[in-house]
Amino acid sequence: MGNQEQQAKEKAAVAMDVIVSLCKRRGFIFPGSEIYDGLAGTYDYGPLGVELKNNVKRAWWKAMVQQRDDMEGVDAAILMNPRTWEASGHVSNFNDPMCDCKLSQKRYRADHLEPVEGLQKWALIETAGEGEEPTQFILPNPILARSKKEAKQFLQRLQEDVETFKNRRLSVSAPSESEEPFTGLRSPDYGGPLTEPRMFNLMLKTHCGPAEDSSTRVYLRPETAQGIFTNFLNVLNTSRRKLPFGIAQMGKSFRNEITPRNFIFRVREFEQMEIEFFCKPEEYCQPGERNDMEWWEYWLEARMNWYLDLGIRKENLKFRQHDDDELAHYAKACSDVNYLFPHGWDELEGIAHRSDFDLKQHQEFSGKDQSYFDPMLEKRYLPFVIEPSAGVDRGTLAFLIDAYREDEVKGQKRAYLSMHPALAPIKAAVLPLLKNRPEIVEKARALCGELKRFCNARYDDTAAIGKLYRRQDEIGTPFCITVDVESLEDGQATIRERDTMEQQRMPLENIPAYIREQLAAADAL
RNA sequence: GCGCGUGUAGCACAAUGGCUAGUGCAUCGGCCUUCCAAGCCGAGGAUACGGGUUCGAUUCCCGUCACGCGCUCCA
Repeated sequence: MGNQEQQAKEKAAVAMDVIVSLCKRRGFIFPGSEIYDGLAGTYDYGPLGVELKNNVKRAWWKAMVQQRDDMEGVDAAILMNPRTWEASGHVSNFNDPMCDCKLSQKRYRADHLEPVEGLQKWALIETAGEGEEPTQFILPNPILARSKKEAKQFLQRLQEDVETFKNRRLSVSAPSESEEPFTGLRSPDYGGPLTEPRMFNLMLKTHCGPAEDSSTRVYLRPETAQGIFTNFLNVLNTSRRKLPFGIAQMGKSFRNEITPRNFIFRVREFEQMEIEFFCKPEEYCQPGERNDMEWWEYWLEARMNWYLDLGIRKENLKFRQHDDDELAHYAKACSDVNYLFPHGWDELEGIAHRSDFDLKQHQEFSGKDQSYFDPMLEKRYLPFVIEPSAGVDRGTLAFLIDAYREDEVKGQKRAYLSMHPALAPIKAAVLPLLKNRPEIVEKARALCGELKRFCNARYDDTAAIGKLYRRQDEIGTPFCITVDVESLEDGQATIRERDTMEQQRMPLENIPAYIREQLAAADAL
C-alpha cells in the first residue's frame, strides 16, 4: 500500500495558515461578507487579489484563445433556460440522496447502498441501575460496538431517551438472529438503521420574473461549459470554423458544496476557465489528422505546460488519470492536473474526453440538430469534445502557494513571492531613497508615471528603503527602482530584482524601455 | 449535514469571574535617515454575534455564525 497513502500525506512546503494570513494582511483575499460574520464558501478578492486573479485569467485567455488559431471565445449568461440543466444531466445527477446511519452518524449516498435482505443479527443489551431489574434493548451488529461506552452511545442515539441510560451498567450479550426478516437499506458499517434520504441538490436556485414559484425557477450555472455547448451552432455559423476548433469561456459558476474547505480551494461561488474543443471522431479523420484520443493527449500536455510556463514547479504538479469505474458513463477518458496543496495533492483542472454526449443531449432536448457538416466527407455528424476545465481560484491559490519563499537577509527573515511577472499584481515599484528631498521625490514620481503608461507601477515613500523592498517582495513585485541623491547628478537610478536582490544602475530615461523589455521577454505585457 | 476543536486589534499571540484587557509586527503622524524590515516621540485599533447564570462574564452555560480537522461530497 504505502504508495498511495504516502502520496496522500505529502504536503506543500508552506502551511495554508501562512498564505491565508498573507492574503488577508496584504489585501489579496478576504473572507466574504466579513462584517456580517461571513458567508460560508465565499471569499472576496482585495486590491492585490483582483490584479493577480485578472492576470491569471488574462494569461489563460492570451495563451488559449488569442495566441492560437483554432479557438474562439464566448461569454454566456450565468442564468440559462432550466432545460439546459435537464439536458446536461445536472437536474437529475446533481441531486444526491443522502442519509445518515443512526448509530455511527456516518453519511452515505442512498443510491450507492445495496438493499439488504434476510435475517439481521442482533444483540441484547441489558442496562440496570443499582438494585433495579435489568432492561433489555436490542442493538444491531454489536460486534462493531467495541466497548460499553460505545454501545451506550449507540443506545442513546437509537432511543433518543438519554435519561434512560444515565448511571446504568451495561452488559452486552452475544449476537442472535432476530425473528423478523428484514429487507431494505442498512448502513454498511454497523448495519444500523438509516435516516430518511434527504436530497442535496448541488445547484443553487433563484427565480426570474415577478412571481416566485416553480415556473420561474432558474439555476445559477454550476459550470460554464453548457453555455459553450448551447452556443456551438452560433459560433460555428458565424466564425467560418471547421473541425477541429475550440470555444473558450471564463466566468463565475456556483455549486452548493456540502463542505466548503481549504480557503479558496472549494467554495460555493467560483470562477472557471473552460474550453470545449470540438474534434473529429476517429472514424471521420483523414490520414494524418489527430483523432479524438490524440487531441485529448494533446490537451493534457498543453494544459500542464501552461502551469509550468507560469512558474509552478514541476515537482508540485502531476496528472491523475481517472480509473474506468470513476469515469462518467459517456466519458472516454479523464485526467486531472493535480497540485501539491498544503492539504495534499488535489485537482487544479480536469481534462475530460466527453465524446458527443453534450451535443447529443442538447440535440435531443432542444429538438435542434447540432451536427457538423463535414465538407470533405459531405456528411453530417456530431463532433467529439475534449474539455479542459480549470478553476481560476484554485489556480490563483496554487500560484500564490508555489511562489511563496522565505530566505534570510542579514539574519532577518525575508518572505517573498517569486511570482511570474505576468502574474505579479504590481510589475514595478518606484521608491525614493529619501522622501524629504523634493527633487528626488519629483524624479521618482515622474518615472512612476512613465511606467504606468504600459504596466501597473506603484510609487511608495512611506518607509525606509529596506522596509519598502520587503513590502514589495512580499507581494511579488519583480522590479524596484530606487531614486537616490546621486540620481540628481548622474541621472541614473538603481533597478533591483526581487528574487536575487541584485542591483544595476542605468540612466533614468532608459528605465521604462528596460522594464518594458523585461516584461515583454517574460510575456507579461 | 454529523462529530471534535477554535474564535481577543489589520496579522501573530498573551491574560483575567472584578482596578484602564497587554505584547510584537503592521498602519498613520512627526523628527531623523545616502540601498535591504534602523532609531526616537506620538496616535488609532480588539474579547465574533445573541441570550443566560452572576453583584459583576472576554472568562462559566446555551444558541447562532465563521474557521480548522475528520466523515461525507467533489457531476
